[in-house]
Amino acid sequence: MERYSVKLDSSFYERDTPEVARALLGCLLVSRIGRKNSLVSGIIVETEAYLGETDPGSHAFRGRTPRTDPMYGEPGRAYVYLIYGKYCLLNVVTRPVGTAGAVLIRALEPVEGIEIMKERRACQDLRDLTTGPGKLTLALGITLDHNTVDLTQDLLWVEPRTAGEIQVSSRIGVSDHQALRYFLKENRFVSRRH
DNA sequence: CCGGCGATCAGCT
DNA sequence: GCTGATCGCCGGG
Repeated sequence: MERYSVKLDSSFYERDTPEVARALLGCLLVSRIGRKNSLVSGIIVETEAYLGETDPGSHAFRGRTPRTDPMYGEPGRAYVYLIYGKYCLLNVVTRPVGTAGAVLIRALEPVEGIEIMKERRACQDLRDLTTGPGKLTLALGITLDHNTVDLTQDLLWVEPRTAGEIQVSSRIGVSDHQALRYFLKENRFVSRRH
């Protein structure tokens, strides 16, 4: 698995959450979960920023609990949680230790390991493999076991890339009007148009 | 293409 | 006991 790769480091993730959410667009999310010799990866095309305790849309709004503890931890780690009893959602932790913040990864454009993704998703349609936060975790093999995994190490990581034009909207399933959702303009793997 | 609905369970009240 | 940062299936236009 000695592929040449530069990984985003903890200083990238330590910044303010909306800044990290924007900067992650265009970057490559790579997983070697469950595979020793093959990688599964995709370009991040859609993210959402979840701020700290002042953000009603954030789990941290109700303070620090066993579940939200990772959001207060080291930047550059994963915060993975279960939603609707079924789907694992992947966030990357932002901001310095002791301050809550996380970016939800909402959609990817598949790049490597497409056959593995099709197997894991039990789905042949490329367009449907990773176009949602619960879909992409399945495609990459991410489960609750990967909560707090260090994204600067070699199980699950992000490689820097530059992005095209970015569009902004309110967050999916959050009923405030804060513009904290970011996605690549005219990318067909974004989960929703608006 | 789009809207409605049920599944399923950890975390919090 | 209630709820959700979702998804897939089903039916109608």
